[in-house]
Amino acid sequence: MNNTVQISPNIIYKIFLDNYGPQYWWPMDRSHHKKNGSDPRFEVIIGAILTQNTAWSNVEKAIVNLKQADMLDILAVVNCNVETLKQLIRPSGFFNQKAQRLKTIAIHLKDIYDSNLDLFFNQDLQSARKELLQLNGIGPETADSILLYAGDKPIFVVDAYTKRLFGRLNLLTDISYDSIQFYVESDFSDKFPMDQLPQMYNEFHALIVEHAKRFCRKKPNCSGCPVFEYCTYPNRVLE
DNA sequence: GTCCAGGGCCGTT
DNA sequence: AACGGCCATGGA
Repeated sequence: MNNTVQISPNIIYKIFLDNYGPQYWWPMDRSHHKKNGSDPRFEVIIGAILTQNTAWSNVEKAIVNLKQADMLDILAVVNCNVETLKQLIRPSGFFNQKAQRLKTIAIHLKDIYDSNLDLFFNQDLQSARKELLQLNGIGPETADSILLYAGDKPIFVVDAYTKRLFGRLNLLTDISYDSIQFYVESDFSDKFPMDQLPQMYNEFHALIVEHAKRFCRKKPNCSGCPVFEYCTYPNRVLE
């Protein structure tokens, strides 16, 4: 009966990449950081916090405001008035809490690492993760986004889209964050070399977002979905 | 007008 | 442990 390929994360990755192409999320020029105190990795950290439950188009407006105010810098965030910060990031929504969250992580990086992100990222991965999770306003997805997209670490980021997708594909009984992350990382680290994992997790997460926007919406739009044949979601619709 | 976005915290069960 | 309310703006 079951003559199809057993679906698994690395197969989904290949299907999505073939269908959607590379997504180019947070493409950083890593060649010239920490020149004049400004580090592009901190911009990614800011983006990871501002995009919490928020459309990226709104985050971009806030980032532009911060850049024009010369605020994409740890010390600048530490030293600025929090009310000023709120106004700059207002377009990204939840600006009261997010302004405080930016303050919190900036102060932490200054106090513990003297604003040197190399010191932060060049430590044991799980230690860095736990440290981020201690900070108020940094949950698992934000922490992992920082480690992957800013720190180039081999960590797969799980978000609401990922849970929805894996739930509908019925790949796991347990849909919790840690469960999905372990499932994907086990599969990928078994199939691909370690030094390629950061780039692949980066791409996979972005591809899942693209897939969820095109097809696997809350109200699904399954016509043309490249993983339709693997899907067990009872309410899938072909319009 | 309604829905929802690249979550996380906090209070209640 | 699990769940619901809350936070806020802007585009579809």
